[in-house]
Amino acid sequence: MIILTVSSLTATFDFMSKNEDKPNSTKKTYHHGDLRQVLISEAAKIIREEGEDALSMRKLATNTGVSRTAPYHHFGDKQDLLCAIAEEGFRRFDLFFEQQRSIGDLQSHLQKRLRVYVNFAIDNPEYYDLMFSSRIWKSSKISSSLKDRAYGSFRRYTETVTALCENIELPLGVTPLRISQLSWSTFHGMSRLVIDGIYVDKTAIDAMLDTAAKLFVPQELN
Amino acid sequence: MIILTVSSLTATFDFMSKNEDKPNSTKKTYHHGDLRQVLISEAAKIIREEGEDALSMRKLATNTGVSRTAPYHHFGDKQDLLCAIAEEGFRRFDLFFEQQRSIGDLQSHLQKRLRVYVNFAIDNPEYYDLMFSSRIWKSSKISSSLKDRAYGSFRRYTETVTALCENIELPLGVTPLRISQLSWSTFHGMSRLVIDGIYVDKTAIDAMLDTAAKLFVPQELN
DNA sequence: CGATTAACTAGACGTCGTCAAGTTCGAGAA
DNA sequence: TTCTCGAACTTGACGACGTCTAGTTAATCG
Repeated sequence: MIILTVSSLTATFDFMSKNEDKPNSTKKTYHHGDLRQVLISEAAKIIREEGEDALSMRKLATNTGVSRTAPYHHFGDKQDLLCAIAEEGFRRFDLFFEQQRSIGDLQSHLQKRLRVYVNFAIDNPEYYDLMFSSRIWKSSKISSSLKDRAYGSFRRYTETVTALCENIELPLGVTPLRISQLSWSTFHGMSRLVIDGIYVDKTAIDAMLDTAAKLFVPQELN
Repeated sequence: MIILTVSSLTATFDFMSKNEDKPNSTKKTYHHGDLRQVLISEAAKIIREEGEDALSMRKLATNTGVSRTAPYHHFGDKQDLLCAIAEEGFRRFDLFFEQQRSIGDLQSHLQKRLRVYVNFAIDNPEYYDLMFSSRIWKSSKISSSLKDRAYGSFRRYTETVTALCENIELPLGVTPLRISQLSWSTFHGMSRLVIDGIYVDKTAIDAMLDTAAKLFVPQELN
């Protein structure tokens, strides 16, 4: 990360080109231009490379090349920043699944879904961790946009499972909603155990996922 | 927590009463007597009442009635303290399960185990959170005694599941070890979703647990 | 061109983890 | 008993942290 000093020169630097269509993107001046987005991705980068504890507002600002308190004009406080990162995580999460729509029966759907879910968590731990962080969800200051997005993700999953369950007979007392909640718990549990460093043998993950798909679906469908 | 001042009186205090059989409980002297244990339980209390972020070495020391740096004579650093709390958590966890040994087939065992596990997490979030905290497991400074204890807990669970699976036919490619890992993941996922504040409707927990027990066990055994 | 105002900076405060150097005191050796 | 030693504890200090307040800069719009 290069720290540019704010000089009084009028030299034209082109950095931070978020919009590809703009030919000459924003210049480094007193006003940054797109600081909010840069802060979010820089923060995610720090977490990925050095761990969540290593993320401080001061270091984030320094790495981004602005003053200590500049981030406070885009995020009310650190908690607010973390919410924004989590929301970005859900955005990527949704995108990830949309790209990988699977077709087929419940078992093959679950199997595929399991792999995709756990892979997302393993490949994006810096986002996944915050998306389901108690620091965020137990706080009263959680942003409503994050809540909406998170609930939306779960609702869409429930709808998919419900559709898949439509033509099969479920055991007594078992509903599509329960299957959704339960399977999500399993996804989440495996993901957390892996990214938190408790299950370290990643080669076993695939076998666990296959076992899950086999056990979750009533036998007569096999 | 009462803070007693150190006086120069020569009164004979009986402290160092780790054993319950001593009638007069501890008194405050220059040497505390059982500071390590007191610190662990006081730290757990702070986490339970105010959250993990609220636990600081300084506040812990003040609440316990000792100076800022006294805890550093019992724990190398804060991380070391957290490991000790987590270890105490596993101790309680093991005790909790020993008291509730269930008999019966795999399904009824799983059902019971699920309830007991999730209840432990819900009733002891301040311990559960640290027992499976990335702050601990991703650190290189994790104590070996904690590792031993945690691995022991999982190994015992695997042995129980293996014994229960002995007389039943598992689907192709499914082993008792995989069932152990998978069901533990499910326990863990549900527990985390609840104690992290993501699943807030605790009334649904029981229904989810029953669904889990039904789905995890091959149908022909019902 | 001048005024408004969003974006940014510098200074300060209290809290944190933790190191270094000093103090207290129980217990074993003489 | 007295001496001494070491474990338990204290005070002081340092740098990093989150974030508040008050000021500065410059993009924009009349």
